Formats: sequence, structure tokens, C-alpha cells
Amino acid sequence: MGRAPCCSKVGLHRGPWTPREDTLLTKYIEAHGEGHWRSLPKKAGLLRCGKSCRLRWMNYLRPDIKRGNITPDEDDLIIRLHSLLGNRWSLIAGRLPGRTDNEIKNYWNTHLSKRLMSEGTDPNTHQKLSQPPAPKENKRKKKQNHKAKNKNNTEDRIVPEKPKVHLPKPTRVTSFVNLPRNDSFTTASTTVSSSQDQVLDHVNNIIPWSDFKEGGVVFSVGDGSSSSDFECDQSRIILNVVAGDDDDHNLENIYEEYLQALLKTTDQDQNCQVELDSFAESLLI
DNA sequence: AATAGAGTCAACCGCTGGCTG
DNA sequence: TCAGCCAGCGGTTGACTCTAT
Repeated sequence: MGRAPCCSKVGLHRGPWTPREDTLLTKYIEAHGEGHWRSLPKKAGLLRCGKSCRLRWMNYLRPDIKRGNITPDEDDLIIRLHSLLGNRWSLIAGRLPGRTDNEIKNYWNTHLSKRLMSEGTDPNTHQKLSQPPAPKENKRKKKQNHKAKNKNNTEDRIVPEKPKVHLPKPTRVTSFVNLPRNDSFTTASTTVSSSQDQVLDHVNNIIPWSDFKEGGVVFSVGDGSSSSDFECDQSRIILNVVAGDDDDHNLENIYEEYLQALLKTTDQDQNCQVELDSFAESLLI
């Protein structure tokens, strides 16, 4: 069993934040900076748990948070990033200045996944659905399904096929070498972690080294007329995949470079997009 | 105008992984 | 090496608002 909820202490406030609490939290962080969430509430004079304070600050009070509707550009970017990163909302949010992971997660669940479904695309895999989306249900029927969400009705509940994505975070390639806690990766780990040679073989198989220029190590994508180049370093990737621990940020840099290249591409660069995607997947696997 | 279903989103929960002693 | 602590993440919940009947 997990540890007791951090907010279970008697006397701590829960639920919506009051303006007074917001002010206290904001003033404290402005004076002392973020961090030390555990001790922050006491010092700030708040009857909240640290977790709650952190969440409130990160998702609502932070001064750099962008208010207002998500623009079509952001919309498009979220979809593209989701196709690459899956449900790693914090990573996606990191590419959208001023947007929070919670906001993007909510937006995805309430808008984008439905939109993709209606366009005949599986929001989980981003593949075209073989069958067109079912016609809109009668509202009365919908209501019954919605009600089935209620805990009391879990017996009758029709659980939609929603495969869970348990990919390791892109910067944590150590999953190849060190067994992850996540059970869903047991298979992958046992197949590639038995020796570093095997890992190396695996890397050589998934990364198209022939596309890297000798020395200059420029990974070229596209058809020449509309290609995007981004620099990469075979040895750095190998090092990170094999050794794993200290230099994770190098891979992060590589990944960052990849994303920059991705963001530069336009919708006309379909070939380019496909190659970028496959490269990203190879880094993520 | 009343009611109930549907949609939205802030907040909570439980888990993971990094860090430290 | 291990256990405990902590921050951060993604999934889920539920209160509130909107909309259709």
C-alpha cells in the first residue's frame, strides 16, 4: 500500500484555494523562491500540504503562465508532440511556454482527443482508424455512459480500450541498462539489458548511422529541396545509451536539437516529418 | 422555467525515480 | 547497498458551468 495521502493531516485545508491563500503563497514565493515545498506551507502560514502549494503555484499562480485559449498553432504543436512523446504532459508543456502540464492534459482529454477521433485518427497511436468513427450517440444514450463513470456503477461500466503508454522518459535511457521499476518494461529490458554489446547492437539497429556525415555528424532529413539538418553525435548517443547515468542531459540536448528541427519543419515537409518521427521513436524506445 | 446531461478544469491521489545519509 | 524523504508526474475525481430538452 502506498503511503498515506500528504493532505490527510487533520486541520489542513483542501479543495479550492481562497484569494487569501493565493496571496500568502505568492508573497512567500516572491520573497523566498520556489522549492522546499514540504516546509513551505508552515513558513508561509498556510494550512495546506506542500504538494497542494506546489500544484497551486505551478498551475495557477506562477507569473509566467499564459492565460486564454489555446491557439491553433499550439493546438497543432500539442498534437505533433503527443504523437512523439505520448502522455508525457510535462515534456509537452515544456515546449509550450506559459502552458502547464495540467492545462495541456485537460485540453487534450476534453478537446484534442475527441477532435482526432472525429477526424478518424486514434488519439493514442495517431494512426488512421480502420473504421470511421461511430456516429454521434443519441444524447440520452450518452448520458447513460457518462453516468457509468460513477463509482457506484463500476460493475456495468464499459471500459474503453485505452492502452497505457509506459515508455521511459527520453532523458532516462538508463532504463535500457538498469531494470526499471515499471513492470510493463520487463520484456524490453530483459531483451536488451543482458550485456552492453547487445545494447550497442540494438542502438546500431535503430539509428541510421549511414545518414550521419562522418565527423560533421549532420543528420539530414527531407528530400534535399526541403530538408532540415540537425547536428547529432553518434558517440554521444552511444555513450548515453550504454553508460546511462551521468550524461543524461547530453541525450536531452540531442533530443532538444531534434525538437528544434521538428519545430522548424513545415506541414509540406511530409517526408521530413516521417523521418524525424522515426528518429525520435528510436531515441525513445 | 426547471431539470438533467454534458463539458470543463482545478485539485487530489498514488506512484516513480532521484537524492542523501 | 539500502531505506527514507522529497519533488514531480500522470491519471482520476468532483464541483461547477453550460446547454439541450
